Amino acid sequence: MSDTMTTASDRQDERTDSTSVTQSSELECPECGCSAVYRNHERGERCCDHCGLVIEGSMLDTGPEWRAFDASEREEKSRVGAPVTRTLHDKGLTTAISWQDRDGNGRALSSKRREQMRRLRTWHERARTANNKERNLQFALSEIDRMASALGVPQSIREIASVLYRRALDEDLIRGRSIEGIATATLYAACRQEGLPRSLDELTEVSRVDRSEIARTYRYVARELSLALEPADPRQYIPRFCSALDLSGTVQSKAMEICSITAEEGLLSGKSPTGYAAAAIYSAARLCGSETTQSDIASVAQVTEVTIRKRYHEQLDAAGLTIEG
DNA sequence: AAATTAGGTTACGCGAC
DNA sequence: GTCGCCAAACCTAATTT
Repeated sequence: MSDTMTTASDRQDERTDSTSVTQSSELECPECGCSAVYRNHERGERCCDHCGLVIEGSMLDTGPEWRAFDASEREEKSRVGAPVTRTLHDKGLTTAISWQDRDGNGRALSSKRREQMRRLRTWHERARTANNKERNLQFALSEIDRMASALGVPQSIREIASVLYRRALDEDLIRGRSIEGIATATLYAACRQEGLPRSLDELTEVSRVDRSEIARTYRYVARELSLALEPADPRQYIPRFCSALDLSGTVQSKAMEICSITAEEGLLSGKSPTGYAAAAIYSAARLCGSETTQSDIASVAQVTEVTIRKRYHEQLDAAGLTIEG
């Protein structure tokens, strides 16, 4: 807000994605044991920056959204039943209207009745196809949820993926393509958009469609929905990879630094972000004296050792660094 | 463990048909 | 729309340091 408050922002470049995220150092993620736990006040969640596990998903008030000031108001506003969800559909309770112009006793209907029934059938058919669309959506949303769980993606990103899928459905992008493919592509897009990217390889592991189809469908969806199509920033992978490798925060920020410096030199262009991040982590670990092998990093980042070697030589060269010993 | 090398695979964009 | 082609990045695998 005021100019006097901006002096501490010099080292803020490592987390620039959200203004409402604060680190809570006393917490450890029960899933992966790392300390990269962030509290997100806007979403009412506390989640692990590394694996995306939501540790506290309902810091929100779970009480009623209304207030009652006396007994009669309470009586009036109180209600029961399941909460309304975005996944509400017809629950499989469909109605069928016979095509025969007969009443319940098999007698012919009057002309006025026949006309009425014809109109009813028309509208019923329209409603039913709308339900088909809903069923399609239902299946897609459950798939998104399944894949997101397997990848440890937080709820907030699943919601974004659902919204993207609905938009794709509305704009008729699904026709001629598999529901699975679009669902995977929207999840991939949502992760990238929110700065917690999963690589195509990671998506491929949990999806039922192959890597190239995911990539193709993603490009298609991103183009049609005019999503920002920037390549993932390698720095976004670093916290997750570092945690998986049990590396210290020092190594992590060093890796971030290497990424930033060398990317400015134009070294990143055309290279895989995961490989780039992996190489920066390797260099950082060596510089900080941490024991890590290329093959360990390679398996976490899902790139080969060869790629790491090529990248880290380039990066050290450009940054003017040398590893002693 | 790290480096080197060779050969194969892949996705992409482009023009021709 | 698809066929053929290209160039770059990345992969696998074998071998050496």
